[in-house]
Amino acid sequence: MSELRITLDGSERVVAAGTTAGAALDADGRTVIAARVNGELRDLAAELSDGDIVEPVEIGSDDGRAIMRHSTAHVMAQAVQELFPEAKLGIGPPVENGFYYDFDVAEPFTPEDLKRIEKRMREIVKQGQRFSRRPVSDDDARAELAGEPYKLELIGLKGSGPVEAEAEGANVEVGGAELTIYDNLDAKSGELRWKDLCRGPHLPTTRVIPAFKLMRSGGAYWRGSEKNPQLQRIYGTAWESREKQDEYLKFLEEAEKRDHRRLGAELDLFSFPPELGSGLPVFHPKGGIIRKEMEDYMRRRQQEAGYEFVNTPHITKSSLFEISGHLPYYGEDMFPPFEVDQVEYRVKPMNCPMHNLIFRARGRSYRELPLRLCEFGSVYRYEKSGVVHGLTRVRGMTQDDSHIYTTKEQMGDEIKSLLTFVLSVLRDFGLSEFYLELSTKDDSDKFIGDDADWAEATEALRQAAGESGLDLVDDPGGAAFYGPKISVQAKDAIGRTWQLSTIQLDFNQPKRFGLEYQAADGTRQTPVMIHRALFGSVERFLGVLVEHYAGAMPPWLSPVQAVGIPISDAHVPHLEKVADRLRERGIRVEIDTSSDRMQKKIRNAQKQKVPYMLLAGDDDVAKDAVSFRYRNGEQKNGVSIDEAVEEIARAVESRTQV
RNA sequence: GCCGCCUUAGCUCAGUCGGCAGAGCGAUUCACUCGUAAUGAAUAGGUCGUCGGUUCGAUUCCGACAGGCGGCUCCA
Repeated sequence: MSELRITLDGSERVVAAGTTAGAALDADGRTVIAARVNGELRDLAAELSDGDIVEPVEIGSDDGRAIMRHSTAHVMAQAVQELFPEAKLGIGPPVENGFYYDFDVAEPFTPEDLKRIEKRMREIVKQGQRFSRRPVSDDDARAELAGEPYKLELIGLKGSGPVEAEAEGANVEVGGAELTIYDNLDAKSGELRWKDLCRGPHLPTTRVIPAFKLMRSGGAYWRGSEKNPQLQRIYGTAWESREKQDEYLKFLEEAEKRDHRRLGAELDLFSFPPELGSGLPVFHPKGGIIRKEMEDYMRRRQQEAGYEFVNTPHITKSSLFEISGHLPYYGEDMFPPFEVDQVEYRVKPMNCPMHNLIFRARGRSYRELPLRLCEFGSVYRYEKSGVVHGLTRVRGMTQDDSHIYTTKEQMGDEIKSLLTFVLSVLRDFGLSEFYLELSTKDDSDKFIGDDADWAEATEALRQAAGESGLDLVDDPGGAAFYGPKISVQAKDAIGRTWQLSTIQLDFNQPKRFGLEYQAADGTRQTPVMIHRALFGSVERFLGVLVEHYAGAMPPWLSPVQAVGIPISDAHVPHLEKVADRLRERGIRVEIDTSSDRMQKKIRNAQKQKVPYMLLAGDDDVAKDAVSFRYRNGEQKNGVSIDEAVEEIARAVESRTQV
């Protein structure tokens, strides 16, 4: 056949046989860098077949970026092998915002190495080497890649089941129907410069990479398992334009400025004294006030929603966790046991077993259900030393924990109203964008209980999630050992998502504890148990709020809500008067009577991110007024004291941000 | 837990190619009393993370441990 009929832009066209996707699309190779042929991503150099539907892939699209980043990963691997010939290749996929490549090297990369690699990469990019695709048989691939043990392993994986599940990213190497090798060819001579086992597609040439930067390196287990050898991973970022990259780098800077660990120290909120041990925070008075506001709010909301408040101890005989089933499945995440009076004790990692004992303390009627027990429960978990991170991953934390006991019939409605409740709470804290994640069981043996219960519980959660109208993302294998869960993921002010609230269903513990209630028909039934924490943990949520607000908390959560700044000492009594009025309304107000100059006091208050600065000088005293300075630098002068008090009190009561 | 890096005054960091250390901010005191992001001066403050080794001598070199940071794995 000398002609092909293809579909371009929805209309049919006839082209000569041997026409490439790039030619058909009239692609410039810089903005349109690949093609989608019959729904599959292909190189521009791919030859078309009769009946193909061809669409352009632009470098700035999600697919285009991924291809460009993947190609950049190749350039990095080439640079690494040129500079470190003994380096063996792992995998090198595109990831969100960039790419990485894993290498087996004798010595980990130093920051200087990264600079050298990046420099070499820029040379390769400038040379405009061509990415050239070449199908190979398994045997040929094995022969060609005899010096790359990890690639050989990937060839062996191909066709032996779901590669994606085996190792995230491995499918970009061997995910296709046939094995292919991409050769990097010299722009002028066409000589082979480098090659890599890869399914592609790739950019036409290295010159098309508009902007990239190596970010950091670190250890990473081969194929994601700690049983495997550790490779050295280099992360890089790459973008379709210089501007987009700068934007991204600026975003990273912004994220760094919001780091709650740094703000926590600057704003004197909390610290992690090494004397206590890793992952054990203390809250200073200013952080303590934020916690108290959060907890007061949560207590009120729970009281209104029909919760009952309970209290339980921090330690217990180990046998409690044998009943609950924690020890065999969760024991490694608990602090080790200690002995008292020849009995083994444990610090609790979860509150649920104790709440079960409260349920069981007397006979229960169906009339009491749903029974909602709640507690700010302190739990301690032995987190591996490498994972402890600020307030978001600690070893001692406070859960705003609740266990709700319902009948099976009530379960669905209870979950739905819980979801509504959660979102309303999170919105009051100023978060507004959410999605849900449904974590389910897979066939790993870390899950207890029978499959029918799991299926029923999972279905109940899925249905409630569906009715919420929020996006639902599946997380197979992510469930707790005793049951499936929905977690609420919230987006913060700069678009990062945080896992907050969790709602977990549990058919197992009620059985293990022998929990029962008497039903209307006189029979004894086992209740369903719902675990739920809305903040996740008070500590993590506080950390998230600090990052979300960049430390500039809304007035109701601000440790100091207003600072009085006298123009000179003579104006202090006037401000005292204003402060008294504010205190009557429950406002946390301080007066800066230090010997600093007024300008310095403003600077200090600004750095502490106090929402309201109240200045007073002769003019204000004369008019019985104050002058506002807000966090954004704006001012409002000569405000009457009544109005000033009203403005601040209203902002606090309405929980608005200013 | 694994890989790498880091730990010097309350904080941020200089510095010592091995001879017991310095700045800025902060704190304290004094002077200044000022209208919207840093007034000036003086003073105090460190057994250089801990323990061990090498050495005439270690904050500096080596090792172990602790804590932190970046990854991996894991999670509220």
